[in-house]
Amino acid sequence: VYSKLHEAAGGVNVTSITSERPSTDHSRAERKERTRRKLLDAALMLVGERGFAALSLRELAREVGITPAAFYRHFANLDQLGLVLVEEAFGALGSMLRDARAEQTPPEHLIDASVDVLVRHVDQQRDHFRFLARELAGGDSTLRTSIRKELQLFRSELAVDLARLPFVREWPTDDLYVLADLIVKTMVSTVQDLLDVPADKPEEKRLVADRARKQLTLVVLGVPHWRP
Amino acid sequence: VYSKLHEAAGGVNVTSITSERPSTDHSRAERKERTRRKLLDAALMLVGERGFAALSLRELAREVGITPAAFYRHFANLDQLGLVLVEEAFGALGSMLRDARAEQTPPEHLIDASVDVLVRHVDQQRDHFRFLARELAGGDSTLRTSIRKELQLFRSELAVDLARLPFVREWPTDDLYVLADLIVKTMVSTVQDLLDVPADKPEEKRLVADRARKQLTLVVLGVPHWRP
DNA sequence: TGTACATCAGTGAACGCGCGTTCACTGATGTAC
DNA sequence: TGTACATCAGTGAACGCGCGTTCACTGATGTAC
Repeated sequence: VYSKLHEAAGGVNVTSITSERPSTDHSRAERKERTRRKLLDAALMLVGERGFAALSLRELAREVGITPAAFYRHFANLDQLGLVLVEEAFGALGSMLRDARAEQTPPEHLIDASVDVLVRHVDQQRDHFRFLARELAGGDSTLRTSIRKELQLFRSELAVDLARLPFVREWPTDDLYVLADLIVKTMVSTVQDLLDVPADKPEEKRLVADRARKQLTLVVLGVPHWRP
Repeated sequence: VYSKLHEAAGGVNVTSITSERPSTDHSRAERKERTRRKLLDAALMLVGERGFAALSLRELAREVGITPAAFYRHFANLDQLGLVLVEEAFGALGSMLRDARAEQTPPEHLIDASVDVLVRHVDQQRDHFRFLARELAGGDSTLRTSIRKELQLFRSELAVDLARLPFVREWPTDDLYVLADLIVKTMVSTVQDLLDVPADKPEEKRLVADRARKQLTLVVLGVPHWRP
């Protein structure tokens, strides 16, 4: 049955490609890399719908169009593939942060700019974010801890950024972290809300973004009156 | 192997009980109810560790000490049992809300009282809350939607309560919901933080509670300055 | 350039395993007289 | 109170299925001469 699938989907194509265009995917290494990518992409898709624990090796191989045994040419087991997914998803998070900082936004537009960056990245890397959001709460303990650690790192960097702002500048470090944590909590919840919005309802997505902006504003309004 | 388990665990007990004390669990209906409870309790425990999707009927039956087939005397399938778990967990949530309202706290102590109630209930009904927290993000879509609906109900009730407080009294309904949503987000995140604290580290739990109190205070401090 | 050998991504068959579900059954509890 | 029959929670065997993993293999790509 695998050979049939292969004929129908990949096999014929491969033959025709190699004979007709002698260019890009000629090399064995390139072909291997392409299969690896397909495995990661398919896993990300399947996992988003049902959680990593419910992913099966055979199902994944079927999706990609290879034999179950061929999977082992790329990963030692499913857990290893899971860890690679986490790394890639963190890459997505990192690029979001870089974006947010690169823009050199004046303090009065920080909230709008941050929410914009958030919405844009969740749109662009939906599968990665959905994976992180799911496994943060529901995943096995290895996945969960590594995601949580990365979030703490995020919180620390945010704290450093916050320390430059008026009022907050004079706060003790502990309170700074409390504020950073509240903002991260709000952001994470907003990501989860965004992921729940069906793709065909952009107006609902706008509502979620609006709400996030208002909530962050409310938090910021409290800042000057802390420890009165 | 089942018969051995049964002899070792339940079977012998049952015999001795029925012969020695002729009281409580004599009746067939009571015995059935006890098994049903055991199924629900064992499921709640197993699910907390690995997620509902990873729960298997045979594993559950093994844990409870009955034959896999006997499961069907109590539930049509695992999904039905899942829905009952959701109902029970919402019961836990409801009792928390009732507690919170029954206390008739003066406004200036509302935050402390609410966080206390939250911490206490997460302690007492840890398994239920863990189940809800897990399946809220990671569960199958039936579980997820029903949990989410219940949270929205919670948010609405909170909005009604908030509408009685100074400053907030004059807010438009939309903004009221934004505030209620922010508070619920913070509470849900705090529950997740509390569930991550190992049972043998009460001092860490205190830190999480402190942080929640401060964060809610920060939000409330912003309230009088909204739409300035 | 052409040939002979090495590499290795992917194949397909096989394995043992735990799963959900069905079925006829058993024997203690419950009920009618 | 004692007996005969009904109920039904739990049994244990059986089924077909998808799973992860292993293995010897194939044949196209890559390399050395």
